Amino acid sequence: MSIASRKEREKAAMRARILSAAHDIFKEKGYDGLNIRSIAERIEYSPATIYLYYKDKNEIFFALQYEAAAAKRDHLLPAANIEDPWERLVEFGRLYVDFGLKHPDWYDLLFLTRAPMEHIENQDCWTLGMATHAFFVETVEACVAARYFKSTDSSTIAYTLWCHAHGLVSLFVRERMRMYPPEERGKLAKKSFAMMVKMAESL
Amino acid sequence: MSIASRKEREKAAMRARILSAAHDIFKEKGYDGLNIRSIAERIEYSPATIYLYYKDKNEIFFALQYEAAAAKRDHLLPAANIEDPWERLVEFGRLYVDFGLKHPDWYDLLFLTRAPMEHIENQDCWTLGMATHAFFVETVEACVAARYFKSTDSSTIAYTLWCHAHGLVSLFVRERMRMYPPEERGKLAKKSFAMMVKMAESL
DNA sequence: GGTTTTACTAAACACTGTTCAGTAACTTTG
DNA sequence: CAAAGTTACTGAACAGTGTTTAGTAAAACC
Repeated sequence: MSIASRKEREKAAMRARILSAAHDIFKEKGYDGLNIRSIAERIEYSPATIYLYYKDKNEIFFALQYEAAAAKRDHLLPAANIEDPWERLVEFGRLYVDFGLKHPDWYDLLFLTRAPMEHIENQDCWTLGMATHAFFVETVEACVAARYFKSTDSSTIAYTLWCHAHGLVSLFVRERMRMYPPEERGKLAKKSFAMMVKMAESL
Repeated sequence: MSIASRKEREKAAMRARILSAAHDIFKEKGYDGLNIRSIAERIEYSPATIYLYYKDKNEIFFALQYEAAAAKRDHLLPAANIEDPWERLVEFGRLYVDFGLKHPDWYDLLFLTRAPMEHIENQDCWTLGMATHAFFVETVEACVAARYFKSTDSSTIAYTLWCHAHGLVSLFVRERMRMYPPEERGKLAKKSFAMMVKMAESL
């Protein structure tokens, strides 16, 4: 059993090495600059070896997406400690946008990459993302329960707020804000977020 | 001179044939399924010929993006006839979302594709898109002028509304709404749009 | 009618993801 | 401990991208 378990450990270690290399290359050159041969070169193995540990590039993509989801969760975590649901919601939103603007590559990977979405429900990255999303929805529900809004349709409220935050970050990440001068983009994002908070208050 | 002008016409005709083929393939197989060899095959020329009429694939991409921008403008055009600025704004938004949900590929091409954005300001597609965007901003300004909002910060208002609509369509187009059952997604989009209109009324 | 210019293409290059046959090392077995 | 079997790994290839280049045949020019 000892040899078998050692092999298992080695297998896991190799998977980790591959993923770590992929992670580094992704951070350096983005997803477009990430390819099997560059991973192989970095870990000093042949490209074919990668396929002994990952079925295909999509599997590596999903693993990376899991890391992105974890990074996002960690970024949003501080909001969880806030007692008041409304303040928690606002801080959650602020951190969400902040994450997107600070880590456009991670955000892109999570929400904007055209990825094989067919069976993503079975992937760990999806499960993790859903947990974070559930926390957001629960916060909205807590606000509704505490009568912070006139409306009681918590799912539509949550979705609407998400749409705005996601749209905000997306336009930024995919460079569709070129009609505004670069130094104004951040300010506009901040002002728009504040406006959305104001609007939500009278919802 | 006659021969020269005929040649010019033939050159333009060839460019149009290439673009038309690209358009068809794009509609059939999406942007991922669009490649130089498939265009060449369809117009019954060699792949190298394409490069005598378009500098590279990006130039074809920009031309396609122009078509998408034109399709979007045409889709939004009916709103322009509405006199009342608020009603015009609402209809504009409704048609914007409608366009995105009905033509996800076009929308993707316009706002979600990771394209060479460095010099897009010089491209016709950008100019056209900006014209449509200007019409939207002017409508918001008209609403502000007519005191439809308490706030007078028209650019932030316009941007905020755009963020929501864009986020709504983006989540749809890039399949990030899988936590909602398929038949509910359209309904949720409608409800969220209505909620945003309500929120904007009390802005 | 001979020369120059144009329109076009076959073939290649460089780069992707991926597969497969072969090999060398490790593990098991008698 | 040596033979047999299994595992880990790789070189070379395949098929698919965008793109370039040398060469050719037809058209245009003089």
